[in-house]
Amino acid sequence: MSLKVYNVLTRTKQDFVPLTPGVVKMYACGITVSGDAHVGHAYQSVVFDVITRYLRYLGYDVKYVRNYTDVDDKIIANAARAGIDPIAFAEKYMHQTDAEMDALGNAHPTIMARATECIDDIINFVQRLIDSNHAYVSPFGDVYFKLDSFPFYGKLSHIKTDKNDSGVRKDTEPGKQNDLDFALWKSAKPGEIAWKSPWGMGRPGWHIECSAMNLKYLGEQIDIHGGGRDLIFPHHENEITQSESLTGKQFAKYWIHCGLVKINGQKMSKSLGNGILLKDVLAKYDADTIRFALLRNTYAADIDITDNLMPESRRHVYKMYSTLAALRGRDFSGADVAKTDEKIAEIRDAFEHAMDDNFNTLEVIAAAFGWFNFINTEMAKKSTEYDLARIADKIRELFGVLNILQHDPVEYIDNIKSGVLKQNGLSAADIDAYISERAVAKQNKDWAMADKIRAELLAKNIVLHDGPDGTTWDVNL
RNA sequence: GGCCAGGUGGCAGAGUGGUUAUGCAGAGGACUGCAAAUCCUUGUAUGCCGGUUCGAUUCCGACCCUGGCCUCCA
Repeated sequence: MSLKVYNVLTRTKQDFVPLTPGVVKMYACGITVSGDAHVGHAYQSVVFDVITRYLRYLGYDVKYVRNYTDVDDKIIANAARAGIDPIAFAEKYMHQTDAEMDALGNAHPTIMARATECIDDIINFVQRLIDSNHAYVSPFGDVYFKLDSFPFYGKLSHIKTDKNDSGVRKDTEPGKQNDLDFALWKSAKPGEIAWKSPWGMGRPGWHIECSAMNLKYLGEQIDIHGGGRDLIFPHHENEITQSESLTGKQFAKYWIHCGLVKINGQKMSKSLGNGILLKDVLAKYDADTIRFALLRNTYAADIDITDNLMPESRRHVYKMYSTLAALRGRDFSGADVAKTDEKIAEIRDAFEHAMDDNFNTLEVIAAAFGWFNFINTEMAKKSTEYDLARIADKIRELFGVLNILQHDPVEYIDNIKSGVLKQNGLSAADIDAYISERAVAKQNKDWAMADKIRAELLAKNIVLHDGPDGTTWDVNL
């Protein structure tokens, strides 16, 4: 099987065939740094991180460009409110977001582009659109794209502009020749941050920076352009319009959009103010847990972040690591090599089958429940024909594409455990003392006392396991 | 009004023209002093109405309903 990708442009699932064999040029719209990153940004960044990793897993040479839009109306407004220079303001949130993306476990894109570092490219782009009669300068120093000049407007979003009731908002701004025209360059109001241009002091419009950065870093044509679904219109539609007007060539071959984040069933948006900040999630949960939660979903569907999503994900991840940790020190030297190889091949095929189907990480995780169940079952037997350590290594290798389960299992478990202990004011020695005390009670068949000790610890999220070799403890997540 | 997505078992949520999603919760069992963990077994579903078909949850059409976009948004 080969990779199939749902292309929003054609509204079909298509075989993935890059423009140049073996090479993938991908651009995903990053963040306008007007404040703290939220879980929607986290979702989108993880989705495209995993797409990049899987393309590389398949052997493609991937060039992944991601941008920060670091100048726009909201940044200017928020910076003014904070009493900070907008450049410094944007920079602060850019660095903060970089650190959060690292903490989330995202690999660095090949290039992190910044709008303000591409002002010359943007001006050049706009000038070429003016020269080719696709744009015009208003009497007020703004530059607008002339929508009439591009006959394919709406090819991505299917918005129609020829009907009066099409629903497209028609801003009436002084200087616009047509209400549907959109700004490429905005003239500066007094005191606003601005750059020198042939049309006076001003700054880029919203959509142009992505077109200019694409051209600068990836060229006229790219394989994959991505972003959140909310960007399809008008942002991506306008990008296509600008870029294809300039080059006369198809801009992006595949358009990939991830779903949006809902919070307990309600759409998350800036206007509703119900956003969950990424930094708050990172303060409570580790990257494995967050990625597991986000990837246990098909990327194109909206993801509902319910109150129990993260806790449940943490339990699953913890259980997987527990299985991996339990394999430590086991001897599988007598295992059947051929049988083990067969199992490994089966796991790899299931993984690739799922990922080839439009990056179906949900299916990967569903299959993984079965793989871990298999290991647990075999481990519970007196003896097994399989080299479970090698099978586990393969699972971990495949999960590298999701960047989950990449920590040392024992260290991961210890970290989670010590976190719970700390929260409950306990130490491992305390628990050992309880267990010894309880062992005495058990020996005396003082079940009431034994149960009381067990209940006390459970109240502190410590659960005891009585086994043939004595009592062990674990955290109750 | 325009565009788009979707309606699946108690809940969440996939795939699939005829056969198991998966997870959580539930039931029974092994194990245990009783538990827990782990493992085994297990029940309930495809909005409504037509059509195509030997056969549709899966394709087509109508209807009902929900959600998103059409303002800044990943």
